[in-house]
Amino acid sequence: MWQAKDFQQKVINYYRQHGRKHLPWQGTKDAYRIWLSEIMLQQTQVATVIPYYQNFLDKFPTVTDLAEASSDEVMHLWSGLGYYSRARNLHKAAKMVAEEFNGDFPQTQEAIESLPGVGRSTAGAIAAFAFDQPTAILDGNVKRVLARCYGIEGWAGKASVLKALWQRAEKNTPAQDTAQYNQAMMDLGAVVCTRSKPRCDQCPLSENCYALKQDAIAQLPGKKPKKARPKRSVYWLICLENEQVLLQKRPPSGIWGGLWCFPELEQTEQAPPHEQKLDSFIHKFSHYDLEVQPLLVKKLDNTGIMEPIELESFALNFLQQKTAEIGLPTPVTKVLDSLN
DNA sequence: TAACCGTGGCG
DNA sequence: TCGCCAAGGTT
Repeated sequence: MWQAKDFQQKVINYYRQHGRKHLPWQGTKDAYRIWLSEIMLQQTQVATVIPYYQNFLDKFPTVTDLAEASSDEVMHLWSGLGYYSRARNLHKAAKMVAEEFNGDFPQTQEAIESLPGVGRSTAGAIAAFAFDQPTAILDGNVKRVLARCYGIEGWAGKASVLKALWQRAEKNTPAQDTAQYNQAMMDLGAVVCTRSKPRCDQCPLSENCYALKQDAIAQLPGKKPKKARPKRSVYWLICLENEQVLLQKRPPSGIWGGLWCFPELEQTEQAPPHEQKLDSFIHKFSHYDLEVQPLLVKKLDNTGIMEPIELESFALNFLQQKTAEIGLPTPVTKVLDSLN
């Protein structure tokens, strides 16, 4: 079992020799930029985030710019990145920073964690990277490294396992060079201690790793118990008129909250009146499959089928490639593209 | 506690 | 091709 001090030294030394130091959000102490990167990186890989991060900063260079933006603008720049509650919370939090914190990003872990969308680990990361505080993080990378190195068994979704991981994370996090240490742990998990086929020959902790010693790498960390994925089937009503298409803003909570979609109906045996069936497809979410049957329809207000749906309609001039500044889910964008 | 919330890459 | 899951947080 590693002593915390030796562990820290090995990890920081690894960072100085092999760590990532030139990611777009590194080399700045701007808490806004660090916060933005941490939110975008939640459950999302680095390569996916980079172009979104650049676009977002070009449009909103400061937290005040973000606070003053419309929600459609914000959702537009987030379109395709997924987990859209992150964008809604980001916008809400920017307004909080502007109003309640007078534009100055909060500097204590507790105050940072009070922002919507910022949990314990993200707050720890921001406090360490932006303000050099000795705060611990516990993302998927750190969990994997600690679970293997110390033989912490079970799925991290279980409270007892999560508690043990946090205790170990707190114990191992140094009071000095915390930012380097935190970055090093994420680099180790992302580059060396990968989920499958870890590069143990490159790992500074391999001489004292529980999983390696016990030949239990595949068993650590514990996996989430898997369950059956339900399937939901819907119609998407595509109403074209004068080179425009009718879209509808989805409610703020639930899937694709705050984004614009085609009017949607649960599939029934009898399809609503339509001109033409387009190719159906299945969009796979992490927790269910969505079968979509797009239907070209005439005017919606004459058919009666739109009765339950509030016609907060919006015309998108897609035929001229003039995409409006609104948020669109990826499969909606694909259907729109296919119409051209 | 467990379900919910997106998308893309990888083995 | 398909299951898995990634710099998690909220309800």
